[in-house]
Amino acid sequence: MYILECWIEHPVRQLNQTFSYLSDEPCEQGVRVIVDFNGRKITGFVETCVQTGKTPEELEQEYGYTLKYAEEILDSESLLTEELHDLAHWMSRETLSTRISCFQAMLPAKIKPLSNRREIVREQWVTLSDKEVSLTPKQLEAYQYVQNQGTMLYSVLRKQYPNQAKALVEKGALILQEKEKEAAALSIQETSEPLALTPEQAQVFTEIQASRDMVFLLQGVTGSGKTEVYLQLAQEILKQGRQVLILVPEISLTPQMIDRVSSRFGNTLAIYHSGLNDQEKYEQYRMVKEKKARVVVGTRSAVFLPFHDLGLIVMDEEHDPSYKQENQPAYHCRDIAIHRAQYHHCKIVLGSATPSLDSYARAIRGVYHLVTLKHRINETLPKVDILSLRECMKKGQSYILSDPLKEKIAQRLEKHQQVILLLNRRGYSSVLRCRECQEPVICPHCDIAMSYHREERVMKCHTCGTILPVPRVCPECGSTAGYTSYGFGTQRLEETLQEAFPDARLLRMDADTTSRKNSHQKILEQFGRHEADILLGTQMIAKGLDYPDVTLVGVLNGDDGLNRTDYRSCETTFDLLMQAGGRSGRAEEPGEVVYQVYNTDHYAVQCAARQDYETFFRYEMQFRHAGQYPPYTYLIALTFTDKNEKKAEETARWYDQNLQGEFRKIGVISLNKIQDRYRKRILLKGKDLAKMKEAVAELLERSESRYTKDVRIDVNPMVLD
DNA sequence: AGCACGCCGACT
DNA sequence: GTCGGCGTGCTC
Repeated sequence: MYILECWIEHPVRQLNQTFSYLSDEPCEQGVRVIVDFNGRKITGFVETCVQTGKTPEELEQEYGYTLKYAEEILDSESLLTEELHDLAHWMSRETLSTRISCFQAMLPAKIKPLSNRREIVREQWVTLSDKEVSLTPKQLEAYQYVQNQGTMLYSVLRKQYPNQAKALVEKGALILQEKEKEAAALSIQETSEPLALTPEQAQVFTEIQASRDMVFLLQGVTGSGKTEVYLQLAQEILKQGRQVLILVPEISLTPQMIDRVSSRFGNTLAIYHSGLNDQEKYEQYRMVKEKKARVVVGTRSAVFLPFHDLGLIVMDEEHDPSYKQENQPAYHCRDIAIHRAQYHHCKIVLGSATPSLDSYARAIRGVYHLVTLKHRINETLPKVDILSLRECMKKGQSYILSDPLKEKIAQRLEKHQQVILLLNRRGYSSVLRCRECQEPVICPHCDIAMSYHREERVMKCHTCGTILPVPRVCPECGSTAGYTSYGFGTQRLEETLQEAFPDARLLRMDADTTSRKNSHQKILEQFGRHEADILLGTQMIAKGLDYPDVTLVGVLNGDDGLNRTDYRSCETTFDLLMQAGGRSGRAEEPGEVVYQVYNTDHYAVQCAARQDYETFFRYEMQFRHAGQYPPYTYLIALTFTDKNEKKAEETARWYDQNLQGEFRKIGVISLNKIQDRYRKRILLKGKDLAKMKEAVAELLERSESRYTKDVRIDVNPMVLD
C-alpha cells in the first residue's frame, strides 16, 4: 500500500497544503490523480508517494481520520521534470501564491491539474499485420498503399479507400493503433544566412561569449541590431547541441521577429504563445519535452517549457509589461527566466532599448553584465520634432491634429510614403461630460468614466466591457442639456484624418479592431504590403515593427501617461516615445518623428526625443529616490475585494493592524470599484523584500478563511491602480 | 469553491 | 408545526 500526498486543485489559499490518500499502485511525483475531496471528485497533484506496511486501521490511529483511496491515477509518468517541480515550489514562495496555482500556471491546459480539463487528442494509425488473409483486388490495392507508406493515419486511408479501409481492419490485414497527436514539424527552409556584424555588434557578441557572467543586459538603441546578436549567440549554442529559448512580449505584435528566427533556424523551431489553442500548445510542449524543438520563440508562459538542456535564454524587450502576469500567481517572467538559467548554468541576455529601471540599476551595480549598442546600423537617428499642443491650440488649431503635423503627413502622402500615428486611447472621445453639471458618464459597475464609441453610438467601459446607450438624462443632475466630449481616441482620430485626407487609405489597429484571432497579423501584413498609407492605433503598433516605407511617425498626446498617478508613469511614457522614435526611417529614407505633446519640457519627452536613455535614467532615479520607490525599495501590494464595501474595508483593516515588520504600510486605500466589486489596498514598502514576504506569508498562515479569500497579493507590482 | 449543518422568519 | 433563508465551517 502507498500513501500519496497530493496538492488539491482548489483556488482557496487556506487549502495550500497536501492531503493524504491511499493507493495500491505506486506513482511518480507530479502525476495527476482523481480523488474524492469532501464528496466531490477533483484532481490532485502528487507530491510524494511512500510505501507503507501499515493497515488502514493503524493509519487511521496515526492520522486521526480515515484516509480515502485515490480513485484513479491519470498519468503514467510525471508531467514535470524535477527542475520544474522545484521551480513551482520556489515560485509559490516568491509570489506568495498557492502551490497548485503555480502548477496550473506552468502546465498547458490539456494537462493542467484541472477537473474540467479537456482530453488529449488521440488519433488512429494503421500498420500492416503479418496475418495472411485473402483480399479482393481493390482491397489489395489499399493494402499495398499502406505498405508503401509503412504506417499512416487511418483517417487518411479512409479518405483514399472509403470502402476498403474498414474491411481490411476487420479482416485483420491492418492493425489499428491509437497514438497521441503530434505537432507537424514546421517545414520552413533555412534561408537566411547570418548577417555580417558591425564592429559594435561583434564587440558585444564576443564580450557575451567570452564572459563568465550569467545575466547580461543588452541595452541597444532602436535599430542597432540586437536581434542579429541574439541569433548569432543562439547559433553558437545550437552547435553545442543545447536548446535556446527566445522570449518576446507578444507574438502577434512581433511578426518580424518570428520571421527572422524561423528563416534562420527552420524546422527545429517551436512557437509558443497565447494565440495557440489548447491542443496546439500541448503539441509544442511535447516537441520541447522530446527535444524535437531546439529553438523556442514564445511569450511569457513559454518560460515554463520542459527544456532538458538550455544553453541560452534571450528576453527581448525585457522592460515590457506583458512579461508580468497580473493574475495569481503574479510572477515576472524575468525572475523565472533567471532562475532557470541558474539551474541550467546558461547565459541569459535581457535586451531592450529602454531597459526597466530595475534592470538598468542592477546592471550599473554590476549584478548584471551591461553591454551596449549605441549606434544604429544605418548610423542615422530619426529627427524628432516636439510640437507644443498648447502653442498650436493658442493659434486656434485642432487639438487632435495640429497644422504642422497635418502638413508633414500631406508631404509623405504626396511622396507615396507611409505614416504611423500612435495614440494611446481607443474609442471616440475619452469622456462625455454633462453640459449642465460637468459630471462624466460613469460605468455603473466600475468607478471609471466610460468612453464614447461613435461607430456603434454607445458608451463602453474599457475596464469591464459594459456597453450602454448614451443617457438622454444626466443621472447626476437630471439635465437634458446633453453632453460635450473631452479628449479623443483612435476612432475620433480616424475620422479627423479621413476628413483632412479624403484620398488617404487608413488602417486602424486597437483592441476594437483586433478582437478576432489573427486580425493583428492581417492588419500589419496589409500595411506591410503598402495597401494603406496611414496606420493609426494604440501602443500595440509601437513594438518592433520595421517597415521601410514608413518615414513619419506621429505620437499624439504622447505625454498623456504623465498624468497618471502611478510611480512608473514616466517610465512607460518614455518607453512609448522611444519606441515610436525607433519605428521611423529604418531603411534608406531619413525618418522623422513628431511628438505632439502638452509638456514639451518634461524630461521624459526631451530625453526620448534625443534617444537618450542614460540621462532619462539619471533623472528618473532621482525621482524614485525622493519618493522611495523601486528600485530603491521593494513593494508588496495586497488587494482585497468584496461586493460589500464594508467587508472589503474590514478585511483590509485587519491586515493593516496585524502586519508587523520593518516596512512602511501605506493604506488602507480605496481603489476603483471594478465589476461591482469594491477594492481596498494596502501597500508595503521596505528595503528587505525577504522579510516583507515572510511577514505576509506568516500572517496568511494564521488567518481565518474569511480573511484569506479574495486577497490578491502582488510582490513587486508593476501597476498600482 | 462547494457542500452540509444550523438556527430564525413566512407559509400550509 | 415545517420549508428554506444563507451565515459558518470543513475538506485527507
